Amino acid sequence: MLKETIKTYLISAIIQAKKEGVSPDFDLERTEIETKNSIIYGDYSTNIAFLLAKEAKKQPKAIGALLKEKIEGLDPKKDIFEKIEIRGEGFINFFLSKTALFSELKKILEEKEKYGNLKTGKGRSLQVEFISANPTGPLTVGNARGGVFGDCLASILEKSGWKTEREYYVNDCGKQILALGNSVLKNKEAVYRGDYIEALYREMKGKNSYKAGQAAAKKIIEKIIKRTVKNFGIEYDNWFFESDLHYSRKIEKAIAYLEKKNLIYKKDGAVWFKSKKFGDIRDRVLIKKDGEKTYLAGDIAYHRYKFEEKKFDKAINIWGADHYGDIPGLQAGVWALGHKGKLDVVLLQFVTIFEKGKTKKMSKRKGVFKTLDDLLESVGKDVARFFFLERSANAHLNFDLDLAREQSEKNPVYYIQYAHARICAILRKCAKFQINPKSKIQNLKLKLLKHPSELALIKQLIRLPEIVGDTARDYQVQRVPQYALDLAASFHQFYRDCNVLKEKEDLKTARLNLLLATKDVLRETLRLMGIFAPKKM
RNA sequence: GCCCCCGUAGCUUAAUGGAUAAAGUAUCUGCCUUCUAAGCAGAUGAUAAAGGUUCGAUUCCUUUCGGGGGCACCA
Repeated sequence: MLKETIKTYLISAIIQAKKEGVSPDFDLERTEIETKNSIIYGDYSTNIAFLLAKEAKKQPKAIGALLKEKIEGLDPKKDIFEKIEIRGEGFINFFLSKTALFSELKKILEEKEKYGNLKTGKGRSLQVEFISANPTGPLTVGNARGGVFGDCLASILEKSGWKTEREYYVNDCGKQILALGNSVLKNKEAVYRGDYIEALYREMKGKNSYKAGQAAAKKIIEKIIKRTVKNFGIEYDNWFFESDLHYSRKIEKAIAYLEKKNLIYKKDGAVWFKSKKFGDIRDRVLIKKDGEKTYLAGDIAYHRYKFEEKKFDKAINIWGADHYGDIPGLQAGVWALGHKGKLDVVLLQFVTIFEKGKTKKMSKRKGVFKTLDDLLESVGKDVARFFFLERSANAHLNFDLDLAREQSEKNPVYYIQYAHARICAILRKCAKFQINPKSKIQNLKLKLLKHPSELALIKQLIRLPEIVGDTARDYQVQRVPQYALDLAASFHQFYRDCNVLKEKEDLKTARLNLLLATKDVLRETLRLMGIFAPKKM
């Protein structure tokens, strides 16, 4: 709304400037409107006066004053802002009015867990593909990072109005499957080790290596990976097997399509894709000299399936940083198929395992890895999820399992869960004293909520839509746990300052409703992260 | 050699180019006869180094140092 107001004013200012012969080459997208929790700087603030200063050849302060006047003059805005202030060299700070806060609080009470649902997705369909670890062994602590990231991002996008599917791509073809086959047959070329290999050995005896590998992969997915994923709180809509691409001849069809578009050539006995035409640094092989298709050929066919058969409007792949080199080839393929811009790839930097002060390289081949099962067993789903979610995708992660175990009792996730449990405890007392916390929303006397801690709490609650919107746009999921911590802190402060049950009827009811709203927003935030909201702790 | 990510408090991490750099943890100090002290309040403590752009740089650019990843007819 603020942006619209400024834009309207800007347009007239630009027209005016042009008349005066000034070239107002200004980009509104650069405008910052940010939220502040500070009492001094207001609830929202904008830097636009600084950005306009040059074009307008005026001091930022003067521009700020002008804008302030314009915005205050706009009729519907009067109720929303209690005051607008110019501070510093020209920041414009907006203070929300109580009327605005209470009307938003009512909205939360009406919409409950649907509060914060957005329509930015416009019902379009989207797929998030994540983990997709090779089916050659149990999931590792490293895989866990992609797991929560993808799951949480999918939930956020769903809440912002996208029809969202979660998918796991099972690479049950290629060299690693042969290696797995050799391993479960325990022949000379065995590479993978571990107890699970021993268990599979008994079942796979007598098969040929590749068949044994594929059968073992299927077993590992069904018996090991699916169970771990479920314990981690992830529910996939689809498990897509790479071998299906081969059986259904999707790869040949995709290559034939590219050939028809004259994007294929032969060189050195191999079949190449002219990916350089689509922003790649070099062309890529699709069919090797020996007639086998490359991983990229399969991946292009897989994405063709995503966009043309499943008709997704968008696909997001959550990959490990080691797949950095694969992005240009695949993006070129997606572009060549006519789906430029529909694929986003998020790279997650590596998780390194620390033990006794030393970094350990994880390797399924050597049987050296910490499994996600170990982690779940020692710290539990909620702590593990929160631990990974707090970090941004770009940040490397040093993971010390012993430390995680030791710190699990001090994990900030409990701080958030505790806030929820505390609210539930008060609501339980209501039942005991036969108080009905629910009241007709129209009858609520929200005006009685005027303690700074009450207002601060409401201001946190109404951030949820913005958190969802921002995260759906930039995929920075660590914003969600950060918000949850802020929200819990505001609640705990409210709890310190404002007793609920001892107050007189009207204030008690108003505060109980503030609690109901807080409970719903907290629950919903926890749900987005896939973390349990306990009634008791 | 080229490309990508990172370097923030003792430790693990936040922070659209904005104002006093934010949390947890660790250390120290207060607060339970009152709805759950897994809480609240306070103290200590940080942008790897050097230049540049900008009214303003943790953020953008260059260089140096340090850590991780990638540069396949492997997946």
